[in-house]
Amino acid sequence: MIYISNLSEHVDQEVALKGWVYNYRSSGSLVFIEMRDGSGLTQCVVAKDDVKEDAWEAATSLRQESSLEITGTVKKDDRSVGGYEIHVSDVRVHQVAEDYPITPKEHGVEFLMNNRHLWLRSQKQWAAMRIRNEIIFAIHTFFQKRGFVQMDSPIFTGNAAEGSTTLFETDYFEDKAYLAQTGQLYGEAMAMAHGLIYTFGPTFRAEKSKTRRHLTEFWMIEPEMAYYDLDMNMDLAEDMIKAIISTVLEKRGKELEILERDTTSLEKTASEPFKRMTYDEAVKQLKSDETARMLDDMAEARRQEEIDLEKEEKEIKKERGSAKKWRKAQIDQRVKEISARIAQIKEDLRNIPSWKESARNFEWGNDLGGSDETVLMMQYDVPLIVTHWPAEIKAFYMKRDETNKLALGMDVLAPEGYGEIIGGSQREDDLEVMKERIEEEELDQDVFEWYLDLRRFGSVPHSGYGLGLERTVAWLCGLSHVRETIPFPRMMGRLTP
RNA sequence: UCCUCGGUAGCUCAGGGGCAGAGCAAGCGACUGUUAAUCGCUGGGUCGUAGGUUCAAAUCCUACCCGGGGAGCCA
Repeated sequence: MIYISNLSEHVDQEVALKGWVYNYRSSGSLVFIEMRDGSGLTQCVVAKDDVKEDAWEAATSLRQESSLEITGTVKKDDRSVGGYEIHVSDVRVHQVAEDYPITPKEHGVEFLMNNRHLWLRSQKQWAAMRIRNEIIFAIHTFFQKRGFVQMDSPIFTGNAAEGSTTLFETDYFEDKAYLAQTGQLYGEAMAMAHGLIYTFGPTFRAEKSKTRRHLTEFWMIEPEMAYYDLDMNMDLAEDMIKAIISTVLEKRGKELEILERDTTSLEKTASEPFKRMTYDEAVKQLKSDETARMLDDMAEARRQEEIDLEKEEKEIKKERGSAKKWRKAQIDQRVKEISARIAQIKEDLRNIPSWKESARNFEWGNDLGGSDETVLMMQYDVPLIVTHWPAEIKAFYMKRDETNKLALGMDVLAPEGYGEIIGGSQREDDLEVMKERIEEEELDQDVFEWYLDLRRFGSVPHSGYGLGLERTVAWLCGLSHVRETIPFPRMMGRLTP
């Protein structure tokens, strides 16, 4: 079978394509069919004089998303999407689709989410899924090349392990079972058997968070490495991210283009060293005059932008009265863009003072809040790794440094506002210390006996981390919400389709 | 859970006390190079739900439901 993605190999040949109508235009005795076949998009031109009568009738009966088979000659033509065009000799319709709900015009989020099963066919969604696939493959390739073994951790767990997050509860033969929020503890056991392992699977969190960065069901990659300390952990995470980005830039340029992704920052991330600092340094920077000044400058820049936009809006609105129809549509579109941007600027201007205050008055010992992360990351265009966190705010299994106050944890923050994409640490490997931590957290030691065995029998320094797949996809694709990074997102208030 | 904005035609939205509107989509027609094609005509409504104020409510008030954005928590 011949696919649209391979048309360049069949120029001037007759081919048969099977697919769907993406968009349809007609002009008297010419019909233009934008056809998609899953591999790409191309334009098919049907001329009334060139085809038999039944083929012409078939061509004119088509509607958006009708399924069809087209025979024709491949021609190089810059007027067509993808650069190639099919001069059609025959059309066979499988099904005429009536009233396809998603038109080429704009739609709201709720409507699109209700039609997610169809929305997946749209260009941008298609491109995002291709990139997701490339990222998944790049992750496997990266680890497999380095001798890591992919192993699976259980999805049902008997206890609410770390105790902190809310878990989904299920009935397990009249017993309670929870859907796993992490495979990490099991990952540690597997690393003691194989040295280098990674898990790649779904994870569930029952938290009622409705934000652009949260799903209740998401995919996580969790490598766990025996004999790795914090520095090796950081190096691995950095190498992995660089490998993923290089692969996507190299192989999915077309998809990034469809998504209108500006790749400057990604290219930097792939080639320049990541920024690394301790929590202590991060706090100092947050409280610095430099940060306060940066926020002032930003507010000033936003105010200026608002003035400029308002001026532009006034001018084009004046022009609208005497404009031709297409120009009117263009102006209306631009006015919409301007008001959306002004709304964003207004929100920023409302937020900046509280961001500034939150950063300035940050107290050592607190976790970095969303705005603190944002403020910190505004100053970098490559990822930032923050290490050595106050032990109290981090999980019980993280190893502490020699002061016993700081946990050897690391958070990797992505630039461009994408936030935390990796959380990890060197793990506590001392049996007695681990027992104390479990007690301090008031966790049930019986449940962790198997986990403590890992410290009883050949304990070694080891480290690992978790990478959020959807956040990574959102970042690389430049998408503003993780709901577009997975085929069927599950989030609060959304279980269908 | 809290803060905030919204729900009007299939879709995107305007209308904010006095006759329910536009663009697109749909149906019919015109057009041999369209690119969200264009042009003409036609059909299309429980104004989220319930209650209240008023001569009169899409519009004002109250409660609830649903959605967007944000906070907390996190990947």
